[in-house]
Amino acid sequence: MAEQTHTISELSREFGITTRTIRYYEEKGLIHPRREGQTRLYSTADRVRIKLILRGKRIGMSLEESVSVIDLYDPNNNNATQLQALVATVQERRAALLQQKADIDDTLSSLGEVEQLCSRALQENLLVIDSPDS
Amino acid sequence: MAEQTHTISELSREFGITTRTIRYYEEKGLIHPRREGQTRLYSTADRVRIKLILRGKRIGMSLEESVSVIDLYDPNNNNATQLQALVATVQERRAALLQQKADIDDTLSSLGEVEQLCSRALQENLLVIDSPDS
DNA sequence: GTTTACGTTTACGTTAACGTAAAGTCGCGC
DNA sequence: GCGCGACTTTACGTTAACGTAAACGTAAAC
Repeated sequence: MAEQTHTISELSREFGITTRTIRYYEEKGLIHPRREGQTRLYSTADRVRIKLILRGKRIGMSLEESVSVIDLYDPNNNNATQLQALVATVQERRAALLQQKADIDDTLSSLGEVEQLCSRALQENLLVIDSPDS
Repeated sequence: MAEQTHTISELSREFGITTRTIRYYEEKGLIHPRREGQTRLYSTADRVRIKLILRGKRIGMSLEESVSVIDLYDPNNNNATQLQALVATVQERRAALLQQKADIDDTLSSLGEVEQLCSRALQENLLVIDSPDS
């Protein structure tokens, strides 16, 4: 059962990003694909990391921040002394994310108000201005 | 009842940003403070706009995106023809924000798992390794 | 009067996250 | 052999969002 691999163009198509972007992520140490001669071969683990990076980007994280979050899953950091620090980091992240959710909810409710204003204005315009036979 | 105004350093302190940043926002047309001679005087409306810009930043919006959202409230865009487009814009924004919330929730649950792993590992270490009298 | 604090303009510098162009390699189909 | 498509490296370019430094005005404090 050989691990499934992907080429760079496959991934670029799947995620809607350029190959340049993927190579850039490698350059920055975010992923470490195997090599078959020159060519890069991406494992599903690599694929997941890219997916997580993109998810991080969508919520406004820098690449660096994304990696730092992703690396929290990594069982390397299990040297007991660091575990406490890790827990603290998790707490900070969580707080930031909750703040973000609140910000988003605020923005959403603002959008709701805007929409109400719009629909009312449209109603009035339809009633007052728009006479279809003019 | 004179409108309350603020100096640039007041705002920079209040929001934890530099004066450079505030002037940059003006340079980019995001705010338009009054002038008293040379000196800028910020109305509470300016203050609110800055607040909204920073909120946008926290959820990963560019300055341009933030303004475009903020300007949705602006009753200038009420020229009836644009209202439909405005409603569409609002819908897109909403969709993006909901996606963001989902991304955040995913990240939060990941953090939850990490935390569980940590606390279990800490438990075991306490039981097995840490003997206080060694 | 001069130092201190706050304001101003002008302008060059910096970082992240890629874009883009040039030039080369490698296997496949004809 | 030859072009084609997909891969590679190298390297310079670009944009947003400020940082930073220089050089100056002004008003209060000492």
